[in-house]
Amino acid sequence: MRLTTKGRYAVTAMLDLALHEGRGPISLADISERQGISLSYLEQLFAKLRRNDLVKSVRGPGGGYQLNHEQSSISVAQVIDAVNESVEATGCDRQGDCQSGETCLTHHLWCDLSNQIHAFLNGISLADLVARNDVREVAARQDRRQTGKVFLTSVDSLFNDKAAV
Amino acid sequence: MRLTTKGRYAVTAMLDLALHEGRGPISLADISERQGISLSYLEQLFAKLRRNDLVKSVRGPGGGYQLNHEQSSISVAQVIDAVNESVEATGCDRQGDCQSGETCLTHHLWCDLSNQIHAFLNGISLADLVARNDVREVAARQDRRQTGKVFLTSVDSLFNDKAAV
DNA sequence: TATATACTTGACTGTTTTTGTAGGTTAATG
DNA sequence: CATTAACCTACAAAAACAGTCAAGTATATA
Repeated sequence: MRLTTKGRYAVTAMLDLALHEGRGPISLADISERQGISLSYLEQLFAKLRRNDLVKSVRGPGGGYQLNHEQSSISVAQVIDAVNESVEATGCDRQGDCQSGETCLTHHLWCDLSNQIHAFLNGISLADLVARNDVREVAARQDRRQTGKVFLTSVDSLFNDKAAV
Repeated sequence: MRLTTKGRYAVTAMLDLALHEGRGPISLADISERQGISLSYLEQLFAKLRRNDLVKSVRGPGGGYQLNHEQSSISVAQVIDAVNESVEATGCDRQGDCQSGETCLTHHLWCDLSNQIHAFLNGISLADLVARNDVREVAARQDRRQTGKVFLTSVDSLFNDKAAV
């Protein structure tokens, strides 16, 4: 099992997309700037997200990416899976052939843990995240920082004073 | 976050110790044979387990390792922690300085996930594992395979017929 | 239709982590 | 004092991570 920046970046980028939904395609350059993720790395990640039908792309000037499904039907687990980070705690991918063909002593424990994690991440959708206060505050700060163009869709000026830090 | 063979091996070895408790110290050579983990690797792991007071050692012939606490008061989480595998899903170690000093968009999500995993692994003790049927069956098979010396303490001959695979 | 913009693809690279191995030292037992 | 087993330190192959770079392809707009 591993959860590194790859998976975290993917979820963050998808959430950025969700937060700015409604104003047409969002360019990776915008996401890169707001979330502090290198553009080339985002390109890699979005290639996988698109192959998994989680996003659709629009080419040409003014183009970018958009969610391909409703926010409520894209789970965090799906996003992590899409970029090839499995949240799988067993070493045998649940095959049960962990110890030279046979089941190792702790196999079932790791299966249980995997189920636990999967259930948790499956139960959280982008819509759930967008609705959270902590997320909205961070998003408001990021949008304000973006000089000039301020698109406030899901997040509006509610936090103009608060999140100043 | 990562959970690799290192943490899994540590838990497996500790469980092996728990299953064979009561017959004096268990040598790493025995564990190595039963669990299919290289002796040298076990030495590394047990150095850390000892430094964390989870086991005590006896040197010399007939020596080996023993649990340093009751089975019911050693949790899986403690064992994994001891070998320096943190089950921490955030990239900032909960500091909240994930994005160049400030909190990233998904910080709180990873905090929640960390809590979830920690609660789960903290709630499982070695005693809980020893009591499980799946564990006892695998242990019985492993003990039977060990030619000559058969120490059945927690696990007795209940499974002599069943677990033959 | 030229061209700027944006996405696509694949190769490449330095670093860290993993997963060990090798070799030697110390301590207890018989 | 010879054997057994814990203990300690280095070393190293392989994989994964976290990107970068470069060369393309597609699409709108002027």
